[in-house]
Amino acid sequence: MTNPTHDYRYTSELAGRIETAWQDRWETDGTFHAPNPVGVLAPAADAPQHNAGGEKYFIMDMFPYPSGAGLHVGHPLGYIATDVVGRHQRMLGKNVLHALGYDAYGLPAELHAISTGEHPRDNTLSNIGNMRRQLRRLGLGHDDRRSFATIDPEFVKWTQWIFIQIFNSWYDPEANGGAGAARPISELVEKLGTSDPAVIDQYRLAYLSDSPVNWCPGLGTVLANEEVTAEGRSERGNFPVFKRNLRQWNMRITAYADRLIDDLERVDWPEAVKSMQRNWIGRSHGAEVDFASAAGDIRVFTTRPDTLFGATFMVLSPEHPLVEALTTPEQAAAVEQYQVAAAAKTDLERQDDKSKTGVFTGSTATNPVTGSEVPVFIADYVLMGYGTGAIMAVPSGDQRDFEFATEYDLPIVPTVAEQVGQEQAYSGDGTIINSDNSEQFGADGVSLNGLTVAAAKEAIIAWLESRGQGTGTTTYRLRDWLFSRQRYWGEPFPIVFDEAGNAHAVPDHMLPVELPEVPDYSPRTFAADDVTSEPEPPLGRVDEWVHIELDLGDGLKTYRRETNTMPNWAGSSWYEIRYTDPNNAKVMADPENERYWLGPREAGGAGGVDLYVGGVEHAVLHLLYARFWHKALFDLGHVSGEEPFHRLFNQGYIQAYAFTDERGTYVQADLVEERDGEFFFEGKPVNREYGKMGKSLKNVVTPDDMYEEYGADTFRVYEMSMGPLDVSRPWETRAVIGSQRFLQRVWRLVVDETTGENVFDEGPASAQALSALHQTIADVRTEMDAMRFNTAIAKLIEFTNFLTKESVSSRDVVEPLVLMLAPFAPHLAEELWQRLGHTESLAFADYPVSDPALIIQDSVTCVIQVLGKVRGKLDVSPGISEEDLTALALAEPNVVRAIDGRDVRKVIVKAPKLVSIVV
RNA sequence: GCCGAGGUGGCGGAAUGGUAGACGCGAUGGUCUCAAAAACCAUUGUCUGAAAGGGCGUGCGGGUUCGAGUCCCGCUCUCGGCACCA
Repeated sequence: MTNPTHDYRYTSELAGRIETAWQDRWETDGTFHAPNPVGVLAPAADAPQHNAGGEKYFIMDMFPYPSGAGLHVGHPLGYIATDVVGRHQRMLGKNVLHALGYDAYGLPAELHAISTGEHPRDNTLSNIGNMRRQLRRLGLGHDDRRSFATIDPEFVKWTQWIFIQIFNSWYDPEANGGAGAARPISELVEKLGTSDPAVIDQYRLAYLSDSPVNWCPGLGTVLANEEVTAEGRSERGNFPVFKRNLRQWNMRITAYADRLIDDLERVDWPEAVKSMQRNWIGRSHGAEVDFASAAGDIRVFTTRPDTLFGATFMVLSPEHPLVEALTTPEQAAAVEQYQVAAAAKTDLERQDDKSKTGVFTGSTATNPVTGSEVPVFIADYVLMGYGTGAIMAVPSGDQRDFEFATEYDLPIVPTVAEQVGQEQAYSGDGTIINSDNSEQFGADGVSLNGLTVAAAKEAIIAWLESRGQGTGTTTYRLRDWLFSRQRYWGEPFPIVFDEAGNAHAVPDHMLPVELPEVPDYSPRTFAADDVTSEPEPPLGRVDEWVHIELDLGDGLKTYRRETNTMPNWAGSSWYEIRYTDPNNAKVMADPENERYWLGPREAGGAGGVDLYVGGVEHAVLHLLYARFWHKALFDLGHVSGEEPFHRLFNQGYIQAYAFTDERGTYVQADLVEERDGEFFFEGKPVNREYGKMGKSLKNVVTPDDMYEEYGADTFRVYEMSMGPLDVSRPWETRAVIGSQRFLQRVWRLVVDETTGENVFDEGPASAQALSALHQTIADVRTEMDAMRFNTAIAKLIEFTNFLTKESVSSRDVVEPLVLMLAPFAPHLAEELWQRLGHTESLAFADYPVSDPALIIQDSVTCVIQVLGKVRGKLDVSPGISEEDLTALALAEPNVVRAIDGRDVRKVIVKAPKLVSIVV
């Protein structure tokens, strides 16, 4: 294998030696240690200061779950990108905080524990070890002192502490000048003059409630709304999910709905993610209106109060509490039958069947604006979980109501002129008609006729409010965050119950509450479709752990521990804070460190991590939860900013082809051959699919494969040069060679492949080479600043190709090239930097600066267009006058031919680059 | 249905309204070699032409402009999210 004439050739083997050596040195030297303002991570006066005085730059990856399957080449894409950004920012003089922790609670380790009996902690720690090894070999510039896992007792302690802060607070809508804020529960106790848990507990931001929850028998646990797909199945495992009334912990995230929407304006996030969050929170403005009935007022929610005159019937959800009172004896049998049928349907079935069915209750209610009696129906297209569970039906303005009215032959009254004559509802803007009740109400009446929809809404809400029959209001789709799980492998709640069943926080000094050892890790699981099953957490089986004697201030008493555990979103809801002060045993993070790294940079700013990179799949789950916790902690004075992540960037995914044979079985993808657009495995044709990389698809390529074959630097350069970071794209192993060739060319500018001698020269670079260099620096800086690493690398390749072709290897041009290459291929760059005579790491070297004075352009290509088509090109001096350029252009032979003797009507000159001739 | 992103060579992808296809892969030819690999050099959107050149070309149809991948209008397809949300 080794070619004696090429001992110093930049092969994967040599790259590997260089890479591991530098990784060791970086670790020994603590090169990437980011200095904190205070505490144990503040550097001693005589230690390296590492840009401590520079502007801070806090960069984060969405931290990984340490899977037992190991990494494939898609996983590190984001980590490489953030490392490139971090190294670049460091060379710009910034104090860069970049570390990687592990989101280590999670289902796979628990499932592994259930099937093997291995403790999930042991399995998780060994997976973390494996992942650390794979990632270390990539040469990421992380501050290893700041790495942690969410299962570390020290981390769990603060996760539980935060839970207690939330448990011990309530949302005061009056606080903060009416904007609302979390406040200590003690203030509420004082305000209400009672400490009765029956009163107080229902105000807490973390509270227990008996409410319909998503029960997933297949997983043996309940799930948050965000963890259930639109199809009514669990996002994890794709098991059916049923609605059950169960007593569970919730987080009052709905109190923050407005702030979570409004503050999206204050962060620099992709529009797609912002819109997903807005969508999920689903704020809609409208009115609540009361319709009088024999059973009392029926309150409806509508976003179109302007169409009230067109409300010709009402529909209640089958589960609505007033249904029983409204149902007349004659209708009782039909109503009950319909209710039973609706209850038997799953949410999915109810959504699937879009035909409009319903049953008349036998009663009517009074339309408050027309005074007329309208029939009240029940129908399953009205959901109890949204608005008030009852609607006023306006068939002229709402397509669903229109369909129902058509089905049951109910009157359709247009209230917007544009609907007249249409065979369907009209929900757009227009001119209001048929909306005047001054005849019935005389001087107290109102007329909306002639108004626009928006004006009519305002007018009718004012009228309703003046009569006490309605009020302008806002509703949200967002539900409170269901926070308990019936799992073993999660943070225990720091909560105990007294004999009366009231919840108490465990005192701080007893944190963390650690998981007990259990004989059996599994929750009781059930057949996936067993609707009647009940959740049963594994911790409930450990009697000696559950029952505990404590003195909570009123003497030693017996308490019962909460046996649910937290969802695995808990740790990731605050980990950004812990990175700023990971070893602090006294507080979650020293306020000075927290403020330095995460606080607002300017007055009125929301603060947060400077750059957060991760996949778009967390758009509403993790990112919504983390924002909520951060805001709650802000309200309570524990953090200095209102948003955790200032700038968010969603990287694309690396995807891969997979191949199936005629039986539909996956075949080893790397053994498939392509001939004329057809694919063959062992001579037989196979089908190509495009999608994920995965073991079962037999198309996995691992970073280890790449280290082995090309080295980490080549792998890094390839991943960064494949395309824009935010776009998904297919992996192609055979294209990696291009990146290796590039690095080999750079290597050869400095090192003789045969002798290993340095070949760069100390002579001055030519003006032409300097010009190319400074043009490249200017271009690369622009691309780096915009995170367009693929084009930055293209510029570096172009420059390298220029140097190779012109045989230029003067130190003056090679050094800046090495520095610009350093963020992408740090090991190679360090090695060359050392060969260029530097003893210090280039991690803190100044990034090259372009000197425009050195960029010479002695000639420019001028394009000559005739009628918009390129007909000729000229090499001209950049300073050429418009007159001279025009004359030259008009004399160019091919241009003369294209003009073909026609009159020149107009000449547009953009000297020196363009002349456009119109004939 | 609503919201968001996108459609450019054989492939991944470049292009402040001003030379479409930078850079890379692959392919073809060459140098070196006994040979091969590697490396290096050249060519590589497509049709036409000996060449010079010319025609066509950025999902489709219109428009604005001296000039459109880029701006405007209308459609279409792909991907992602939400969805009987009143």
